[in-house]
Amino acid sequence: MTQENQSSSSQDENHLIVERRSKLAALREQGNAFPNDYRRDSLAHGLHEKYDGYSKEALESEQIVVKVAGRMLFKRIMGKASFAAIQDMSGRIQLYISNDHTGEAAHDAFRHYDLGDILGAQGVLFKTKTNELSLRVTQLRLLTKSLRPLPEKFHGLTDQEQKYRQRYLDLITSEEARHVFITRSRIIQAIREFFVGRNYLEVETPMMHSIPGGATARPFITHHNALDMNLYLRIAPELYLKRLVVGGMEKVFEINRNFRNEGISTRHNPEFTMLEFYEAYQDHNYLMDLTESMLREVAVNVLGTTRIVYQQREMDLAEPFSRLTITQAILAHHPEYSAAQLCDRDFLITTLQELGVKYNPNDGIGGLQLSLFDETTEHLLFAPTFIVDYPAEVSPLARRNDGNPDVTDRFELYIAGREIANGFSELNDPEDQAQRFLEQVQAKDAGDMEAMHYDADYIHALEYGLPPTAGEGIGIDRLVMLFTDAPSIRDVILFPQLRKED
RNA sequence: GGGUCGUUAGCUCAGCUGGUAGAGCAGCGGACUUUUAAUCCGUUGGUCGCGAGUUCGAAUCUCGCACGGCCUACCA
Repeated sequence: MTQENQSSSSQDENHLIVERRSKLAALREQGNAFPNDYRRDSLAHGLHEKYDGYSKEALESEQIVVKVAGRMLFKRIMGKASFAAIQDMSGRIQLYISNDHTGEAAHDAFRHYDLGDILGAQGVLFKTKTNELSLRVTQLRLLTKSLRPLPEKFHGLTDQEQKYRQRYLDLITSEEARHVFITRSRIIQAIREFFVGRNYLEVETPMMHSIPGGATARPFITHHNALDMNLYLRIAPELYLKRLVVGGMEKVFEINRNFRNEGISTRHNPEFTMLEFYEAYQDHNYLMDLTESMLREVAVNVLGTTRIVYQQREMDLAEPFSRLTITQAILAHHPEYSAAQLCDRDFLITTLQELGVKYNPNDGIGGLQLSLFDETTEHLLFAPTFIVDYPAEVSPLARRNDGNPDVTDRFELYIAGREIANGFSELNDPEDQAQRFLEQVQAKDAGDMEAMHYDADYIHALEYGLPPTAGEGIGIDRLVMLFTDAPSIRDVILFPQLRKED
């Protein structure tokens, strides 16, 4: 502990903490105040699952002895007997402590235990008057003294900032918070099983890149002392995963963090979790089918249904996802425009100016259409929708369409008005890729902070031959938001990035 | 970055047009052997986010700063 920490921790001591410290001091005098020799044999949820259906009489006749442990969350003393509840990783179980069964000395000690203390209890299962499964405690031990008072037991934490900064308190007091992060874990598990079950290989590629690539975004910069060189935290694993496909890992995926040095919002955290997967000898159409299957399978695995309610609106992932081009999507939601107008460069520029949208004056028709789509239509795509035929000028890593070289074999998936996935048939022509990198470098030189670098090593790899390949990225945090009905990305990230406290 | 709302006891919150800072929970003491936000009696606890200003007097009005929520912009 640093000097700074010591002084700050003594400053926020209050009488509640002082009281608990003196109880801890008394415990130390009695022996080891932090024992680690207690072993439980049951979890709360398992006990409820097994014995909630038992009658009072059946439980009494069986005399089931169990050992549980957990954090005490409420305590009601009624003279010579008391009730308490402890919470473990699975749920809660109620304890009944009495002079008769637990003993007078243990019950007297219990009177001085505090909410938040970690207890170990052995006893016999029984049902109370109101039919709640409880433990008639015969042995009770204080395993860890809690020095700080918990948030108020009924309301819990309401301050969003405190929920984010002290997530452990949020997890102790909020069933919903626990549910979100358990669901998150299950989603990732289900995705992993989906790909492993299809013979994909899970890999980990570098988080520190000498050239940031695979996406258009501003990177974080760090420095390696021994090498005396700057490194970038990765903005995407894409170029490394495709090197692996060159190396013969024909079905490969990675679930890991990306870092982008950009804005923070309810939909953006500087570090976020991305799934990327690549499969040789497949194309973007295959990816769209695979994505639909995966989302359905994950939903059924995790939620038990394909029906999703997000912010009071409902969708069913079982219904086929629509597939629209950028202009089809605009026209579907904005009948005031005509197909001819959307192909008229002057009309597009005038409209974007009227809407006050920033656009790149060097963009072709496709880029301008995309700007109009982002402004007018993206947020309206609630039910899952694939937008297809992205212009080549904004897709420097995607394969050109055979019929129209101005667009690529690329799609983005929108759900609940947000981009969830981005996939395409990969550009495996090394000479075209080199040319696209050069265009990115020109854009970078012209001031585009997000434009890509020229990655000669990647071109070198492509020159050995990348088989025809399809690849996709899915934003896991946004997917979790959708599945847990979370309005903010911070609600699905355990420790979201916040400004440092004073 | 811009807009907007917020910051009062450990926690949840009141505190009106400026006049000695309050409640519930938690804590401490007491009563109570099946409680369900247990109940009943008594009681401790405050740099009102920080700093200026106006005023006889500021939690309250004004300005600045810090941190956060939400909206918005860039982005996934």
